[in-house]
Parts: sequence; C-alpha cells; structure tokens
Amino acid sequence: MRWSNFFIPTLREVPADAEVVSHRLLLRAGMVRQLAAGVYSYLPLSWLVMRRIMQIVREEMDAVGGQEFLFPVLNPRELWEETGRWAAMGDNMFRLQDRKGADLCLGMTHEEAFTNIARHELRSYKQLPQVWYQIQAKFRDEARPKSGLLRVRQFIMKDAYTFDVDSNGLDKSFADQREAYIKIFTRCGLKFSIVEASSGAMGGTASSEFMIRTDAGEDLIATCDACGYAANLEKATSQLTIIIDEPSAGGAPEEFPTPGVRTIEDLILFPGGASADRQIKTLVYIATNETGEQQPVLALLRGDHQLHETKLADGLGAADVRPAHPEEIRDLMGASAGSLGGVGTKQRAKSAGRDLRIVADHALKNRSNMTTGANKDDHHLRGVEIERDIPVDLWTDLRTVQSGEHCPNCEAGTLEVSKSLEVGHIFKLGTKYSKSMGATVLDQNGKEVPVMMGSYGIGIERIMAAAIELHHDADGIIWPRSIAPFDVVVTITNVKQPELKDAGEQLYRDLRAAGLEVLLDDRDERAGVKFKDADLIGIPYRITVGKKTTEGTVELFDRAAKQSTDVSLAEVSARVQQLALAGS
RNA sequence: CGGGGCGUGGCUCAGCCUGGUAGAGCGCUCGGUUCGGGACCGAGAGGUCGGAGGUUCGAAUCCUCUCGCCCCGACCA
Repeated sequence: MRWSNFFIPTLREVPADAEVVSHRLLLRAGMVRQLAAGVYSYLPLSWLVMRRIMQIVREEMDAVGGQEFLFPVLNPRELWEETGRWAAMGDNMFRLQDRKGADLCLGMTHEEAFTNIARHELRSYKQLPQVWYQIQAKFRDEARPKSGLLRVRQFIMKDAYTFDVDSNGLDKSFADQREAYIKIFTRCGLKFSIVEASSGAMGGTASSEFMIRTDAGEDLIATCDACGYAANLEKATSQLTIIIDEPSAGGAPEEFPTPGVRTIEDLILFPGGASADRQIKTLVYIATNETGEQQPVLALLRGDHQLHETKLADGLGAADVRPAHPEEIRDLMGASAGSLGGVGTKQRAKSAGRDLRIVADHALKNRSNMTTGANKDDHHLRGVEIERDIPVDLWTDLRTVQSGEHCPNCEAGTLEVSKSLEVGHIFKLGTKYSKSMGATVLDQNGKEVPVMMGSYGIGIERIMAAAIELHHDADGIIWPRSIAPFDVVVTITNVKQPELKDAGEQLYRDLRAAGLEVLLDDRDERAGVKFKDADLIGIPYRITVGKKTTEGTVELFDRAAKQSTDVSLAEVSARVQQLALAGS
C-alpha cells in the first residue's frame, strides 16, 4: 500500500474527549472516529488490524472443529421471549418495531439464535458434538459507554456455542475452547490471566474470564504471586487468620447504650465498644428473584469486612440485589442503620407477617463475644454468640478480598488486587437454553435429553485496544507483529530525489514479492513528519531510504526497541523477512 | 439513573463573569525559501458561536427549555 493514497488521517493534537491511552492513540493514528456515544467507525488502518485479529480467531476456532456461521443482527421478540431474556435484558437491549408494529431487537448475544437452529436440526447424539461460531456485530445499550473502544454500544464479537450430549462432552468442549483462547490471546501478543468469574445473567454452572491487566480496565481481579491463582473479585476468596474469641459471658447478649454511635468506626472508639473484627456488620438488602419477587435480606459480615454485592446475589440465587432504603430499614428493623443487628430480627419480621432471610459470611462462623446493633436506636448488644443468638439461614462467602491477604489456594502466596479488562469469557451453560427452547436429541439409550451447551465470547475491538494499552510509548503505538496493520513501512525521506524514490519503489516490490504486508511512505512530506507518523501508527519495522542509500545502505528501525541499524540495500529484504516471520 | 463538566472554523482552545454582531495556534490553499525527527516567510479560504424560545435598541455573552458529548458513581451476557 502506498501511503500517498491510503487514508490515514493522523492527528497532531490530542482530541479533548479521549481519556484512556488506547482511545487517544486510536484517534491520533487515524484508526477510528466516533459517530455517537459508544459507536465508532473503523477506518482502513484499524480494519486491517481487526481483520488480522479475526483471522487468528478463525484459525484457532477452526482448529478445534469450529464451523463459522453468520446470524442476523435483527432478532424477533418471540425468540427472546422463549428464554425469558426479552424481559431479563432490560434497558441494555436495543428494541425497535417494524412497520407492522412487531417487536424486534438488535442481538446482544446469540444463544437463542444458535439454539433455534440446533433444536430444529439436531436429532441424535451421533450428530454431536457441534462447535458453531460467528464473528458478528453485537449491540448493547450500555448505560455509560466510555474509554474509547473499551466500553461501547456496538462492537464485533466472536461468539461460539458448543452442543454436547452430556456433561463429559461439555467438559471436553469447554476445555478445547479454553485452549483455543489461550492460543488466540498468546498469538495476539497479550499477557492475560484466566480467572474464575460469576456467570451472572448468562446462567450456567461455570465460567472463566480472560483478563488483561491494565488500569484502563473496569474489573478487579485478585491474583496470587506464588501459585497463579486468579479470580474476579466477585468470586475471589482468601485465607484469613482465625480469631479465637473469649467465651461470651452469661447466657444471653447484653444491651448497652451507645448514644451517637452510627458506624463501625464510632463503636471502636466508644468506651466499652469493640474492635472492628469483633463487631458484626449488619446490612439490609432487597433481593429480587427472576420472577420479580422482592424479599428483604440481612447480610452479616465481620465489622472490618466489605460486602461484595455480586456474591450476595449469587449466594441467594437472586437476579438482583440492592441496599434497602432508609424507610424500608426503619420499617423492617425498628431502628435506623447504625444500630442494626441480627439478634431477634427474624422473629420480629415473622410477627409482622414477613419473611426475612439472614445470610452470614463464613468469617463469622463460630464467633462469640461479638458486638452488634440492638435494633433500637443508640443501643448495641455485646456478648453475642452468633450460632446461639442469630438464626442464620445461609452461610456463604460475602466479603470482598483485599490486597495482601493470604492466597486460598497455596501456603506461601499473598493476593494482589488489580484492575483488568475482560477480553474473553467462556461459560458452561448446561441446559438452561436447550431446556427452555426444547433443543433435545436422543442419546445412546434412545432417551430424549436436552443438549448440553457452552458459550464462548471474545471482543475483537477489545483485543485491539488492549494491545495498545499494553504496547505503546510516548511516540505512539507499538503493535505486536502478529496483529500489526503492516509488517514494515518503507520511508523514502525525500521523494523528489529520483534515486531515493527508485530505491524505495524497488524495495517495496521486493518485500511484497516476499509475501510481506508493506506500507510505502511515498508522500511528498518532510522526513520528520514521516518518522513521527510511522512511530505513531506503530508498524514494527521501518526501513529508511535516505541519505545513506546512495552508498547502498538503508536504516532498519525496530519500533519496539527504538533502535536503528544500517543494513545494505541488497540484504535488507531478506533481513526483514527473517524478522517478520520469526515467532508470532 | 444520580453527581460534575463541556459544546465557539477540520483540531486544540481564548472570548462569556462586567451584552455592542468572533480571535489565536495547529491544519488547509497559493507563492517562495527549505528538505533526517511534526520547517520558515508572505498571501488567502474557512465559523454567526449545538438547537429552540425569551429578555434587550442590541445576545457567543443574561434567562428558560432542549439535544449531544466527556468524566465520577450506579449498572454491565
């Protein structure tokens, strides 16, 4: 490609709205332009990168038996009603009506569409397993698009779905996809962690996320420095030092006045109070299940621990949880936040004709001599022995892991919490979709069984943006060789000098003949402009055809190392071929 | 959805508080000089100030509404 007629509108100045590095560089390098909030146009340079990423994805999907489909973006309401997701997707789904008034939506994901084909066409276990995928635009009406391509409303996703006759088959398909994902992200030049994650609204039994560590990401993950344990904070656990309590005095909690005490902190300082790890934190939540019913829930944690709401929702099997409003708390507990506790609460609710669930974090197990609110403003209870005094319905993991805590998986390690970007997510769906949509096959015994499904997604733009987040410097992007838009750029420092122009053109032909993707900078610009632009768009190698070329020498510049070496004109083509084909 | 901010030539921004019908740098066009790290000189083109309404003799500037975008939070298969 000749730069003189290739559209790369680079920007000298930083666009005002761009905050994160990848967004700034995508704009400055002339790769993308915004059309609306969270909606971007991909200009030729970024599309070259996206195509290379998609090609890698395709190769690895095909290598595990994947077959590529292309499903419609436009979906009828009826399809989504079948799984209940027309309602469940809420405001995140783009919806529209056709001229007849029929409801349609833009696909956010394609479980329903793929399962629809599966149920009509798959009859026997002999046809399984199937591995189906597509690379297709997805639409999500995000509440807050942000960070350039990292959080958008329209994006390209590789989504794959596997269909197996039983859970052993699903395990195999899941493992195959996992391996394929490892190859894909490795080939794309990304360092990643595979973490345990919550399945959320996708349903299913297990899921793993592929995370890139970067401050531009929005997820928090905990990783162990010793054993490689890694988990999303919504799943992460840690080992805590066991606290040995003194036995509670007397046979029942003792109420005592605590005027003005509203917080855990207040109670630590209050004379006769308690340290945070000897307090029970009591939070009132309203849980909503899948059918929309609401139920109040008491979440109990150690005073110095933080609740993770996703864990609470997962533990309850709830679709959603939210903190109760002050009036709801007052109504339910008879006191305001600051004086709440689990003792006697259940009976109180029951006598008012209400059911209140009490969920407690594992760290409170077997604790005694604790202090908590008395459900009476300005009063607390001391000497609380949890299992004696509080009727806990469910013991589960509720707390948010902190940096520096001990790894749950090994002896030596400590956990570090860091920001990460999700680039891939794989789910074992089980029969959630096949059951609700009636996708069944006959197994070896002639028995009709719902197919076991898996679902596997990769965000194509996120790979591109993550590569920039990970690989850039003050001058611009430094593409991993595997996904660079070109392998090499040939920069003719002055096209008005015929001998330089000719040498550049010849080199361009030679490199292309060798099978390389070459960008020839034949623009009538000053050398400085060309160098700056080449650095900005991040081509891995630059060959400078300039003043030394009359003596038969060119410079070979390594963008990542920022080092330049003189190479003879005769040898440079072979040299670049060797470099470009090495590794990646 | 809650909080904050911004919308003025293609880009970055000044002007707004203290109304008097627009300005800089970059970019672009033409001419000249330059020519290896975003050149210099000269001459130009280009905006009615997001939109609507209002106050006023007069509105980019004040008021109301509205649309869009960004940031923080909530949310996020």
